[in-house]
Amino acid sequence: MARQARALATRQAVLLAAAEVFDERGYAAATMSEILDRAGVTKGALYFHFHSKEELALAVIEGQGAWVATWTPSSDSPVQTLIDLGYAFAHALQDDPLLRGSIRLTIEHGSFTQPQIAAYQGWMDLVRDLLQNARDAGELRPGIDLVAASGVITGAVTGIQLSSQVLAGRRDLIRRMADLWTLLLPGLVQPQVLARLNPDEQT
Amino acid sequence: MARQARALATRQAVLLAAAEVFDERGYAAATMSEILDRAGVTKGALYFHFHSKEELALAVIEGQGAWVATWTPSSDSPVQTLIDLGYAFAHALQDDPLLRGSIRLTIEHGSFTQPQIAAYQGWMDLVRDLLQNARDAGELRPGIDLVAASGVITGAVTGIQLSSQVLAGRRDLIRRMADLWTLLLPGLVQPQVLARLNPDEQT
DNA sequence: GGTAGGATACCTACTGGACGGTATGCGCCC
DNA sequence: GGGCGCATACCGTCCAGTAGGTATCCTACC
Repeated sequence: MARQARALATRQAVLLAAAEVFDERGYAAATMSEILDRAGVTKGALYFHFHSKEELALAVIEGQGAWVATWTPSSDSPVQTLIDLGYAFAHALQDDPLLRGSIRLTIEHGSFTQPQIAAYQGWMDLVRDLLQNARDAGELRPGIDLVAASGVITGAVTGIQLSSQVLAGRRDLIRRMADLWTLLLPGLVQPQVLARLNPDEQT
Repeated sequence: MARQARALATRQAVLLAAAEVFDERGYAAATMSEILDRAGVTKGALYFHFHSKEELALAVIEGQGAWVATWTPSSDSPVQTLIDLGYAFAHALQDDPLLRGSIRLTIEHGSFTQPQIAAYQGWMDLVRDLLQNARDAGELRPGIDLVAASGVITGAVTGIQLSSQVLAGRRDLIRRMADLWTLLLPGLVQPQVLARLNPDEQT
C-alpha cells in the first residue's frame, strides 16, 4: 500500500485527462489513445492504475461525489442554500474538468446504469433534505411533494446544464440558472419568503 | 425519382432500426451491424439509401421536425396548449421510436453540432411563440422574459425526460411532467389564470 | 550507510477483432 | 434492356487490451 508520490501524480493526470476526453466526446467516442496523449503517460502506466476503460470511467464518475463532499451549506435559509448550491455547481462545471466529465458520464446512459442511478439519487437526496429543512423552517408553500419537487429540480438543472452545454458551451449557464430560479421559486416557496430570497447569484 | 414502393419500405425499415439503436446506445456506440440486423436488410441496401453513418443519423434527427409538423394546438388557451404539447411529446417519446432516437441524438452533443442547435432552437421558438400568444391573451405574469422562459421550459423538459429515461426507462415520464408544471406554472401565469388551467394531463 | 532484493511503477511492441465503408455483380421492374 | 434496388465479399483502419521487460523506490540487514 505504500504509495509513492509520483504514482499519485500520474494517477491524477490520467484521471484528469480522462475526464476531459469523456466530457468532450462521451464514453464510447473517447479513445484511450487520446487520454494517453493528453495525460502525457504511456499505456502501461495507465493500465497499471486502471485495468480497463470502464474502470477509468467509473473512477471519473466518483468525482462528483467528491465534489459534493467538499460542499458546505452557505446560508441559514435552506432554500437560499439550495439556490447557492445550484450556482456553486454551475461554477464548478465551468472550472472543474473532473466534475464536467463526471456529469457527462452520468447523464449519457450507456453501459453503467447502476452507478448512474446512484449518482442521480445522491443529488435528489441532497435536494430533498434541503427541501425538508425548508419545510421545517416554514419556507415552503403548503402541499409541496418533496420527492416530486426534488425530482423536478434535479431534472431541470440537468436539462438547463445540458442545453447550455450544447448551445453555448456552458458559457451562459449562470444566467440560465437565474432564469430557472426566477420561474421556479414562486411555485415552491411562500410569498413572504420569496421577497427575502435572491434568485440571482450572491456576490 | 420514380421511387418504387419496396425501396421506400426498406428505407423506412432502416430509419426505424437506426432510430432504435441510436436511442438505446447513442451515436458512437451504435454499430451499423446492429442496425442492419434489426432492419433485416443487407449492407448494400442500407448504403444505397444512406451513404454514411452520419447521414443516417442526420435523417433520424429530422424525425422530430416531422413530429412537430404533425402536431396541432389543442386548446384556445395558449398556456394550456403548451402544457398539452408537453404531454403529447411525452407520449410520443414512449410510443414513437423514431422520435426517441431523434431526441437522443439531439441531446448528446457529438459530431453534429449544427443540426443539434437547429433542433433545440426549433423547440425554443415554438415555446416562445406559444408564450407570446399567452402574453397577448393576458395569461402571463408581468415581467416575464419570453426568451429566458422558453429556454428554461425547453431545458427543464429535456432534463425531466432525460432523468426519467435513465432512472425509470421513461416509465414515469407523464408523472414527472405533471410535477414540473405544478412547480412551474405559479411563476409563469397570473393567479386567476392558474385556477383555470389543468397541470395534469387532459383525458 | 551501503547494498541486496523484492515490490512498485512504468515502458514498448504487439495482437485479435470489430468497425465503417467499398467494389462488384445480379435480379427485377418500367 | 437499362437503370434502380439490392446482395456479398472484401479491405484498411483503429481500437481496447496484453505480454513481457525495465527502471525506480522501499525495506532490511549488516
